[in-house]
Amino acid sequence: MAYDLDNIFAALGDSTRREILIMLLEDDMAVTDVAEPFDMSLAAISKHLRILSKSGLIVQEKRGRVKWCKLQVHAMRDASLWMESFGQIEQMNLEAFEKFLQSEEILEK
Amino acid sequence: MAYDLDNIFAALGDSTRREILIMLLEDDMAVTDVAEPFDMSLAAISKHLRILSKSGLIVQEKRGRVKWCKLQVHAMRDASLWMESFGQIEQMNLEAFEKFLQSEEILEK
DNA sequence: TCGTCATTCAACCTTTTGGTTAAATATTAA
DNA sequence: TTAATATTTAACCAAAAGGTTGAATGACGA
Repeated sequence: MAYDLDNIFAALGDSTRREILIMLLEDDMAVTDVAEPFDMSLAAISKHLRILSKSGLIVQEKRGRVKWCKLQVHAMRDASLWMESFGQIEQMNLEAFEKFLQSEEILEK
Repeated sequence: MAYDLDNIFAALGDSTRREILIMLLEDDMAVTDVAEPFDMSLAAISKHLRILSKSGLIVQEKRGRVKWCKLQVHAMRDASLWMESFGQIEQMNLEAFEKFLQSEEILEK
């Protein structure tokens, strides 16, 4: 599955959404609990979650009346790899980096 | 120098701007030359370049009547590191990764 | 000095974004 | 069955994004 860089980067371009992702790093959460720390309506958070879902950075699964939000760490890979082709990693031995990723079982060999 | 993740990710959330960055990876370019491959007015490209400048992903330097655009690869580091706290790299040995970056002289020791 | 080239600015337009509130929908508990 | 809980939808709003065209600015070359 190819993730859409437009949607991923745009989703990450909002600090509320980045904070939500950090919260979800801890554990899966219900929508109401995600909204709790924010000074913002539930509807607004619901929209943010929709954007995060569309980008693939989270998935939402409904169990009963509760919709659980789950971080999808692998969705960040495409964007992360895109960035790695720039920046600090641009200057380094990309082959060595790929080997390193493989050794960490990040990339298939 | 702390880069603003909002601005960086938002800047990256547009494919025109990402393409511009890729072009600049090759070499520094004048505004007119950046605009050439795009089916878009020069004014529009000028705006995109302004957004990229504001995010720190490029710098623009005027020499004579030509304004040169130069990629700032290090500006991507903050965003890249943020992402690395997630995703594939979350699961891997971060210490090893840092050592790897150091060995590539990417990070100061 | 005059025309041309490189770039931006200004005014404008449409669509998207990020928020609101109030009503609607589903599910559960009493 | 009824009330409460969890979440989304709908209608709305202001501001920002991404584009246009045409005029303005500034530097260069003849």
